[in-house]
Amino acid sequence: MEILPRYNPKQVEPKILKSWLENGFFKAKITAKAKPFSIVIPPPNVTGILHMGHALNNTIQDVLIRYQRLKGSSVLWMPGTDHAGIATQNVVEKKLAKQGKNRKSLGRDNFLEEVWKWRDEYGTTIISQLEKLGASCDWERLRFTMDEAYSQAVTRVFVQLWRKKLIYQGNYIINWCPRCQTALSDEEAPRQEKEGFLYYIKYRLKNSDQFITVATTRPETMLGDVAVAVNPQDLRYQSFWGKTLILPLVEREVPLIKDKLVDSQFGTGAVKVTPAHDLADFQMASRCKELTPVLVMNPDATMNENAGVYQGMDRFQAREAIVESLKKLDLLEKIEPHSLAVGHCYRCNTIIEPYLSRQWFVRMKPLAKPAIKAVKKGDIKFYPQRWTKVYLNWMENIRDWCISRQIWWGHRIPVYYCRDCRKEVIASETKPEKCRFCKSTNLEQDQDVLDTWFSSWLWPFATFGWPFESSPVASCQLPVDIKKKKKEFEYFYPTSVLVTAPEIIFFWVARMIMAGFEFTGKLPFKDIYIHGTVRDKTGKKMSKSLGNTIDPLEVIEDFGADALRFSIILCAASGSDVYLSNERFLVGRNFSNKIWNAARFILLKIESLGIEIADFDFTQLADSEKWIIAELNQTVAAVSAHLDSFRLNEAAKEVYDFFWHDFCDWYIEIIKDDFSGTQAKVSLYILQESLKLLHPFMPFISEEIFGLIKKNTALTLPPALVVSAWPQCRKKIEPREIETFKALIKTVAEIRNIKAILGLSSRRLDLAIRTDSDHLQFLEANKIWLRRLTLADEVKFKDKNQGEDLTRVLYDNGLWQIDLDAGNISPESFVAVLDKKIQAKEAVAGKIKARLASQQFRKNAGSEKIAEEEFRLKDLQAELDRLEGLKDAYQ
RNA sequence: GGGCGAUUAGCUCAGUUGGCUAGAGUGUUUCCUUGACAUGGAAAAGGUCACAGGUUCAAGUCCUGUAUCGCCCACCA
Repeated sequence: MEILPRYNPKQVEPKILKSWLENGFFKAKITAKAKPFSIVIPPPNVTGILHMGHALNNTIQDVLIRYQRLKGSSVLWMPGTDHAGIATQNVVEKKLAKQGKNRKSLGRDNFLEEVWKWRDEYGTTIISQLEKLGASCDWERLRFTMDEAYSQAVTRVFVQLWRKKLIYQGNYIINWCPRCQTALSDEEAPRQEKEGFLYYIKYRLKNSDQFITVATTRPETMLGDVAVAVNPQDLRYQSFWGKTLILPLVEREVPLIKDKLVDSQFGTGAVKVTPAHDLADFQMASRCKELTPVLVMNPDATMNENAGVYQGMDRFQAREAIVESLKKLDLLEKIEPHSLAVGHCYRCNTIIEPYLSRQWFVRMKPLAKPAIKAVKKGDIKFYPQRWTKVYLNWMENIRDWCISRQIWWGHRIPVYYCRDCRKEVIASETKPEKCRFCKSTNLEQDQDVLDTWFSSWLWPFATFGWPFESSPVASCQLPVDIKKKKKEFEYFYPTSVLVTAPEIIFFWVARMIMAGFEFTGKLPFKDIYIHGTVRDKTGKKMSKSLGNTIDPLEVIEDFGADALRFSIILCAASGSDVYLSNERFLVGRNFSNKIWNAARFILLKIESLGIEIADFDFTQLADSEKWIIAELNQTVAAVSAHLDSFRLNEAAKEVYDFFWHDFCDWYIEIIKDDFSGTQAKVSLYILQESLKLLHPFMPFISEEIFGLIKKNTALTLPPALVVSAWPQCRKKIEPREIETFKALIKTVAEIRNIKAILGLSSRRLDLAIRTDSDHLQFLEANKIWLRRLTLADEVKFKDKNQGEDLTRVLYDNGLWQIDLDAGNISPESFVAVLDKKIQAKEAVAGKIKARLASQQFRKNAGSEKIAEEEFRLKDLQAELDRLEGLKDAYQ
């Protein structure tokens, strides 16, 4: 057998991945006796390429999934991608632009064909990247939000809500990009801080010389003013209440209204109300029924017919012209510099125009009710808990959801109009044949497309093939295996846990909960694990535009997927943000190598000694074996507990510490020079169980080593680690000798350290240890290890009861006596160092003693804690005795 | 403006219901290559757990306030 001393993930990972896929280990099946455990992946955008956020999100899910799989749950991890309306449309438009084409010249159908072509070609990039990461999704179930069946669910939902009168059409201010001629969501119109001006304009009172000054940053919109508003608490304007003002330039009469939205501290405390071009104004105006918005711009942001003499001017030209006119009329009081945050088109950086237009909405209040209740009752739980409040706060103040988008790529709104009589407006899963009123067949479908989230919010059940009842008018063919799908749905839904980022609690998580209740009558998932945001080491969000990204694929290339996974989990404390830098991945890489070499040692040793291992036999264990098994038991319990409560980082750390510091540093070192059959079996057993513990975090290397064990021993093992079983705690084993042995080594190390502190060479320490025959055997067996630690040329062991004095007993704790060549240490300084240590320990011991002496402590702490404290004190006391003994022996 | 979070070793971060003698990784310093691993081993230095009060037998952990930083939400024209 040949195993290289350095782990090479590049050779291992693709091979292992292939074998997992070929064997279908990730396939989900209904297993009657097993507990179902399911997760739906937060579908990445089809345009996506794997970034650290994905890596974190999917590693967490994979850890949970692999853990549950090992624990014997029937596991389903449902993968898929999101059509990501605007993002995808943009990508394709950009591609077309390079070919000198644009979507308008192509027309809707041709353009959509281009998008589909693009998606077929590039849409699986992210999927293969997730595979590389080791994500054990049931890939054969891969779903896409634009799949035929999925689209059917979307349409069904729209029609259902429409029939329940929960969908309506209304006017709303949207972010409009005049260059791209499309509406943008708030996320697509990021605000940028801009230096601008605040213009103070006088509005005259009707039939009076008095005036009110209003402040605005956008004078050109004043042409669309329909009122002036002040705060009802603002008594400065009390005399104007109920009066009418004259809008300058256009000479329109506008009322003065009171609205608590107005901040009396800002500007003059009076604000012009332009409902067609400002969201806040729109909301104010909609509270006063008699105010009708006046639109003053065309979609290309030139002024329209309502702008009078300014018609045809660009909005910024108009601004200048209007300011000039106002100046001439002496209606401009002053201009102040003012910085403000303006939305910019994320694609072309054009300044967004808030624009009044007709959009589709979902009435959210009724949907929110059960979703609020479920979280309040604790049927759905957030981890960490604090997000509960964020969620509830939003849900209780929920506003209607604007679901229409003026783009082409997406689910087209299933609403049909009659071109002839203009009366028919109907939502339908299929195109109606004729108009109900005039019988015309000249029907047309709404041009708009649904918000991407309107399909994503169905993800937890639409991915299962919901709705299972076919629509009486459904035109698309229903899947044949619909019964099977329904069964799977009933088995796996509600899903177990949702793993996602805080940014989309509102967009996605909350809406999925609402959809779950509305359409399936059940909650969509029981637990919600919200992980942190990935940031660079200075705390900035990782983003392409900042150029501070670390490419997970590069990390995989350099260190391996396991190293990436382990490192990222380790620094993702539950729910806190993840700060990353390249060095952080060294932890994972180094650990991979450590695991590799431990396995290498054990396997090569077994081979070279020709030990045949067919099964484990745990009778006749020595103390070192008992000890490591006990440590393993403890680790299994701790890791399970941590994973059960989503403390993945703690779990990972537990495995790391056990494997490295207990198993490698102590156990393997102890047995390495006395590697017999028992040691072989036990070390192999520990290795094998450790691999299971490691597997959720580091699936590739653990699987590879498992394969090596399978190949090189006669053990009967499951086909692969991924489908083996989570370790079970063996009967409790109390190790006896190992702790005293560790204490002995500590003592020796201490002497060596003191020598080093004193500036003496600690390089070599020859020593003799005299002890009773019980311990002697054990020490003899572990002599090499002791020598290695002490770097002594020779360690002599003597039986205490067999006479033969040591020349100089430096230390005697009853168990053993140590004699070493400390002759060159000056007694004063040696004792001084010891005294310092003793003092520190005594202080602590004093504290614990005081605690134990306190009546209150005894009353409140409980017997377990008291025992713990007593044990600690005893431990400390022994330590003190040891140090005192050392001191006495030396003096 | 509202809400939430953070502040612990030089750096990056852990620290579950108060019981801590405050940990890890990394960096620094010292020592260690024939026997799994230098991507390793043995050690050391480095912390009044942001600050000020409070509750408690006991506070990194709970409460109040202050400061600094960060995030989210919101309709400051």
